[in-house]
Amino acid sequence: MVVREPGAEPRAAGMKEVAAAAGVSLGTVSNVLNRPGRVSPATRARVEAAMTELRFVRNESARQLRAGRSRVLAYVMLDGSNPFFTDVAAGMEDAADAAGEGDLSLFLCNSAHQPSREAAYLGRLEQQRVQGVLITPVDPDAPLLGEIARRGTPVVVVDRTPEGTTHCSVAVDDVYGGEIAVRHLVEQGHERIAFIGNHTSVGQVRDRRQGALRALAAAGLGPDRLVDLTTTALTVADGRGAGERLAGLPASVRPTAAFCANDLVALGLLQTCANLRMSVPADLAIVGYDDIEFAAAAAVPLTSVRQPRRRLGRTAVELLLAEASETGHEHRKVVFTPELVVRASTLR
Amino acid sequence: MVVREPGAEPRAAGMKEVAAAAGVSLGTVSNVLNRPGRVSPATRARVEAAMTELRFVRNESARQLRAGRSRVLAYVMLDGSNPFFTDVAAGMEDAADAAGEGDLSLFLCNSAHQPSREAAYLGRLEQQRVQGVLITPVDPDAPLLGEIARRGTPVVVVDRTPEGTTHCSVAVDDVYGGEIAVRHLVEQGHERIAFIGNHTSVGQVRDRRQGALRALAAAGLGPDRLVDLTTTALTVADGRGAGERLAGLPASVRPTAAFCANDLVALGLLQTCANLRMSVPADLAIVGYDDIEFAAAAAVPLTSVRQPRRRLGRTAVELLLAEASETGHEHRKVVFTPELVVRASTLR
DNA sequence: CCTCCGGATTGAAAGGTTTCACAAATCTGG
DNA sequence: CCAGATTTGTGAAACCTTTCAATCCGGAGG
Repeated sequence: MVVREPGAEPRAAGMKEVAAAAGVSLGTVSNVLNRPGRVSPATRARVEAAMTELRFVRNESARQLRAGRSRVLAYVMLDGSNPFFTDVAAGMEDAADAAGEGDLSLFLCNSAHQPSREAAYLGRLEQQRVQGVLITPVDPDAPLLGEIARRGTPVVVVDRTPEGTTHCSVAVDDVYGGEIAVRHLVEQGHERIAFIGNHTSVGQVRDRRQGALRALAAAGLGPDRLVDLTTTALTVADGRGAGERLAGLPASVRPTAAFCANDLVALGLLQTCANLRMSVPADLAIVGYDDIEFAAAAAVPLTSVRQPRRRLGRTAVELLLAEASETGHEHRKVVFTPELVVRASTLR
Repeated sequence: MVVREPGAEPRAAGMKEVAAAAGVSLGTVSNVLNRPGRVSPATRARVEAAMTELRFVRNESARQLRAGRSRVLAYVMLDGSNPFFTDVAAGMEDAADAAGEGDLSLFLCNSAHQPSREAAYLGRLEQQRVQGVLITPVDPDAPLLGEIARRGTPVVVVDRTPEGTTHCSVAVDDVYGGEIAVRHLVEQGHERIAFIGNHTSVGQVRDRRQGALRALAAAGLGPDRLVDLTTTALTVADGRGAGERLAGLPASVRPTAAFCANDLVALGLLQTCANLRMSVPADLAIVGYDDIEFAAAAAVPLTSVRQPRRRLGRTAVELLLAEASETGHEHRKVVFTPELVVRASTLR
């Protein structure tokens, strides 16, 4: 029976208190926790009783301190409100659950595109001596990542392919993705195609655009057939804006199809079309990128380039754990191939 | 100059090594870190030089062990892929950044509706001695939460209002939300209204439905005017399914408006309407709930009940930090009032 | 009866930081 | 030049767990 003094704070019980209560030594309590087989059933029962009695909660800090590393993985995501990244994170959770045998946690950190926040999170994670860091960085070639890796915390870059060779990475072939998107549009008979995105900044988007050009070339169409509508970011609002600009073009030069750098932009574009009574796909065919859930759920379901999101996450965790356990680790760069999901927005 | 032996692992340097390199005692290094004012500029510079030289990284486990508590907050979210929760999380980040003076981290954990995962995360967080736990629980009245709070880890329940009084909570008045949604529909002349959601399970949804009934009553309309279309969950697919069932009803009993328990369901419904060439709002007016970004971005922008999502998150963190610092803490239950955002989906 | 063996248990060290009482050095003003 | 105050710096204890060599015990074999 627990007797609690009226005024006394019920101070958190440690293994020492448990040992005292059970009438055993500290080492035995530790054995019950870590090597139950080494302890006779009788004493084990006694110790376990004492633990529940005293509401014992293991102190992870002390464990870690002794062990040197924590049993935590972290994913520093670029944008927590973009469904693409939350799906990647879901894949990571699956892999962590599967691999960790129940003692591996995945924590999510949202940098929200802010380099300062990203740096702050990375610093704290390093201080926590996490098992490893998964990250979709604001800038994949920032030196910070390399430094962390060099200091001994494994880093896996997700959905970007960095230049250096200080860490593993998992990404998707964006040039190919752009290519299949535009090839599809060309096959549907389109010969003037808008490209909507901020391709001047993000490497990603540049690749997709390059793939688009390649598809045009393969069909014997020149690069002038790609009409650039440049946005500042890749949000729904950017898509709306681009749609208005597109609608404002004279019919003689107006594209009959649009390839959007991601689905958010495509959804914005779709909305503008609905407002302006432009029919999709009759007046304008639209292809998005990422195939987020809302792409299929749109009023006119969107054709989109699907990336293996959960697979991306799973693989990233596997690479990370491999790096953390292997002794002579060889950094790998895994590249997945996206696939086109054709829906109503391009099918006449 | 760093001399690195060819084969030697550059073992992580601790404060001890830094102290040795700078020719000072351990205590001084600690002072440089924690009370720079107590150290003369000259020695401080020497110590700092040694730190960068040796690539010193503070060991958070050891700090925590000494301090008793970590400087980490965690939000255990119910569904990482629902934009509503990611927005709540964004509000939490803002508050944590503002309050923490740079040394407070917010980690996100996604229980994905799985009680087992939720329990696992809670256990680990408690072991980590986090500053506090923010949680949108699968079951707000599960005993686990109370136990954790009783053992000394502050808990704030977000977007649910639990029965007990062992912790603070932040929520939104769902009855009122349902009421304004349906009042609006009634004002638009609708007299038979569908309610789409899984109201048998989630308290939340039950409240919204009750608000709907209240609005009907206030307009002199009986509860039979609310047509229940029950779903299993609150996903886009559920909305699509409900839409088909609704369209299948004979015109004599078919509602002219639908109040959806969340925006995902509303988007699914909207999509079915588009497929079946039902005009929104002429054939069917739709009100959603949550006002996620995609609600405004839909082909027919959705009227929706907006919850102060970021505010919810900010307040939750503030309550948590208050509880963690105050001595005699009084648990509070904060309830926000939602507001109706009227858009095209209900305006004829 | 003694020795040896294996299983069960113990005790102490280690891990890196913070804190705090204390010592040393420097300064203030008389 | 001294008493006292102030500024710097020190050393050891404490935080809680894990690990590992050492000890203890009962029993088997001789």
